[in-house]
Amino acid sequence: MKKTAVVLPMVSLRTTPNSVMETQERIVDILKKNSLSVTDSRKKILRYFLESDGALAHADIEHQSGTEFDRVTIYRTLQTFVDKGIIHTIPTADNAVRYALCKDDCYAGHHHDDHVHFMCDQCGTTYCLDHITVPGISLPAGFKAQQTDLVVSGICSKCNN
Amino acid sequence: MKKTAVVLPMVSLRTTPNSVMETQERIVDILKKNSLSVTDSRKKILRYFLESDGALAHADIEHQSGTEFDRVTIYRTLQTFVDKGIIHTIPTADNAVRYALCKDDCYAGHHHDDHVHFMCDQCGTTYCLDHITVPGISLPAGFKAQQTDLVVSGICSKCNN
DNA sequence: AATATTTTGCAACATTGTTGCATTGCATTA
DNA sequence: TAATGCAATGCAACAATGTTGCAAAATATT
Ligand SMILES: [Mn+2]
Ligand SMILES: [Mn+2]
Ligand SMILES: [Zn+2]
Ligand SMILES: [Zn+2]
Repeated sequence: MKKTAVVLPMVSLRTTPNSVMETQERIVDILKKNSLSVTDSRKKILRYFLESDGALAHADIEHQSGTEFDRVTIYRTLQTFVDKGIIHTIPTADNAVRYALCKDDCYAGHHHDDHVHFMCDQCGTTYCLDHITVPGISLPAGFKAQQTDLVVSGICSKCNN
Repeated sequence: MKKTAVVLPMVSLRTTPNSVMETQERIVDILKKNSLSVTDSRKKILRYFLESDGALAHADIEHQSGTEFDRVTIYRTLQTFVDKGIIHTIPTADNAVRYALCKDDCYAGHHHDDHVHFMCDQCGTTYCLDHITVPGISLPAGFKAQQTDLVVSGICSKCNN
């Protein structure tokens, strides 16, 4: 139950109006819009997310980056991105938390990741099904829902042949 | 997969027909019905689940049991129970997998835990909402669902005053 | 009771995550 | 652009979690 609640004004994340930005520019853009100083580690880690179609676990980033930066830096960077609403976590039952980019309407302290996630049992890829929203669940009396996480597992379209 | 066909409707693991069994008897009963040898560790760990109203994490069991048995034994026992369909895992976003008793229609290799789970943000208790089933989710073309995990978090009825 | 089979404890190791602190790098202002 | 203040990083040390092989102990079977 450790939750850093930094409240900042709502800012948009992934897209910038009126231009097709280069990835590198978009990366810097996202960091600056979230009042984060632009460092090598943050740029690299954010790039991994932008260039990946699936979610990433800490270990994925650690393996991809090799010795480029410290493990601790990855942990701290991921936490910072979550706090700012740049990425969100995806619950799993396999002790490997995954992270994925948030959509525009997420901001510091307030995530809007009410979409369905899909984990492929075969290739292991975790997808954000951004356009499939989580249905409302009617709970027993006295229970108050704060957030709903829905993860479907099975075979993804790439593996399904 | 030899499952003894229980005729009575919806018999749960916690009760046995035609008698009010002592907990100890019920524990031995469950183990034997799953072709598991009856050992001290298994009896104790199963008892924790029977006497708990919420789900348990590995650490919960480790702390409760003290030095009674080895950590490794707990890991192996939990895995055995999952394999046999006695307990099921509950996915979380905090890297602390929890386990809860399965209902009767779970057996080795085939879980039927298609019910909603609830995690209280305040007291940390994880509930199985056995009577609330997970709604079907229509996926994009090519995706095939195998299992759906739905976890609601918020405030539970005990904490909600 | 003797034997065959499983389970357990232990040790050793691997992976994952956290914290404090000195050093480095970034951003701001002069 | 250079100086300065603050934030981020690397490193070390540690804690927590999870895995494996193997000998000893417990359980089930005969
Ligand atoms: Mn997502
Ligand atoms: Mn359950
Ligand atoms: Zn796949
Ligand atoms: Zn509660």
